[in-house]
Amino acid sequence: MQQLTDKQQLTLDFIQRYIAIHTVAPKLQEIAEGIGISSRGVAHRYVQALIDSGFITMDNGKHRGIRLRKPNTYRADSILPLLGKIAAGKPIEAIPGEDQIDLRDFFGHNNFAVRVQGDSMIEAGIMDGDTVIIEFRETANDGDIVVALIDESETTLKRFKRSHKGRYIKLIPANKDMEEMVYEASRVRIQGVLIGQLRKY
Amino acid sequence: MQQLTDKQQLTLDFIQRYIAIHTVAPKLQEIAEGIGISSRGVAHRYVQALIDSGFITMDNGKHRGIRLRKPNTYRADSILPLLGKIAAGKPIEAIPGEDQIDLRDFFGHNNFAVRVQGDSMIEAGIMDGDTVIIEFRETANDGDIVVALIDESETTLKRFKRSHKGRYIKLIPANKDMEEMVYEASRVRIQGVLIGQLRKY
DNA sequence: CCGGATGAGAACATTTTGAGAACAAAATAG
DNA sequence: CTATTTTGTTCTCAAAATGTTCTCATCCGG
Repeated sequence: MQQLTDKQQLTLDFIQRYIAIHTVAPKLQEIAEGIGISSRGVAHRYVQALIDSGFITMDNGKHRGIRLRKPNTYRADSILPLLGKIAAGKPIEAIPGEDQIDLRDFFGHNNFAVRVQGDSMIEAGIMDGDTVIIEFRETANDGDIVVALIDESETTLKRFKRSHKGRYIKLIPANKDMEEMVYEASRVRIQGVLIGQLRKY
Repeated sequence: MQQLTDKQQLTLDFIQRYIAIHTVAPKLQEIAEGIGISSRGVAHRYVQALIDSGFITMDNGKHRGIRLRKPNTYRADSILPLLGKIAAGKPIEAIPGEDQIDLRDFFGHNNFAVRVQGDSMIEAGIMDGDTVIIEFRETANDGDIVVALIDESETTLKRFKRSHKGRYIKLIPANKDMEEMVYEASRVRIQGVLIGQLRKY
């Protein structure tokens, strides 16, 4: 296997990065833009060189047909540097053994996001307008915060708890001005469980 | 299982989102509109491709007969479907003109993440253990939540406000048990401004 | 000068996508 | 129940997008 030229290396890096982020291969047009040229033909030449060098393979003719032959070592840029912890009275302290945060935990296609309206979970730090990330699941454990569908018509975000040996389900708000609700188990369907929360300013 | 084409992926995303919201599968007409085309026949072709690829199954001929199969190799992307808003007393409502959330907004070159320790911003919904995302900047506007370095030795996360025509700076906690602090402007250096917040459960 | 690496872009082949007609089956109205 | 409407299915025809193969041109080091 011969040495790659600079542009071939750049092309390989781009493809790996693209696949790390999108899990599908880029098309030639995207490769061209990604390495700063405008010709699909030139991009194709680099791709062909990478095939000849054994780094990738290709489903001939298929759109997005490139595949990596080696495991992708590229890290998706869902990663932010984590500088440390901040507390009143001290400079930012580094956190031992942890120097970045990976948001990929939030993804996966079993997850979806929902905008929260209202203050029913305010004491859990979930405010009106926040976005919560939900893993689609039909079951939950006591104490989980869940998206629950009641009587197939009302949806709500509450803390989940069984009672009476599972015959009833409590949905508990985190707001002292609101009261918990109790339903027969058959009236409540879990749509998902809270796994994350985010807010933009 | 072969790779999905762009439109096939879009179709699968739409179906998953639709079922998550409505609890029933969409009809072909709705799929077509959802992915921006007008032909039921074309929508059917995509659905058939998804069946062939093993992502969904179908009760042949039945209206709304599509069912999701176990998700295996779903793509991890920086984009999550945003299903709508959730409020007590109503099903999930779609948000007009907004159907996904892109976390790449958090990944600018000048951004970093910091773990929060303590409860000084609890009334702003920022709790102990949360991770906040900071854009590196040396200036801030009144009302911004900033990371401030005081006397080159203490770092803190507080709401920022000028006073006395800019000669003094107030750093205001969001916790009624704590008091705001006032410093000469020269003693305070802004390290960044809060642009996002996230929490994992 | 030569040769290799690079870039633009034309020309063509193939895949992917879109519209819509025609019919079959299911759902609905009466 | 029958009649009607709606929805699903199967086609054909075409357009658009993408992949492939070229030629031509520039730059640069030896």
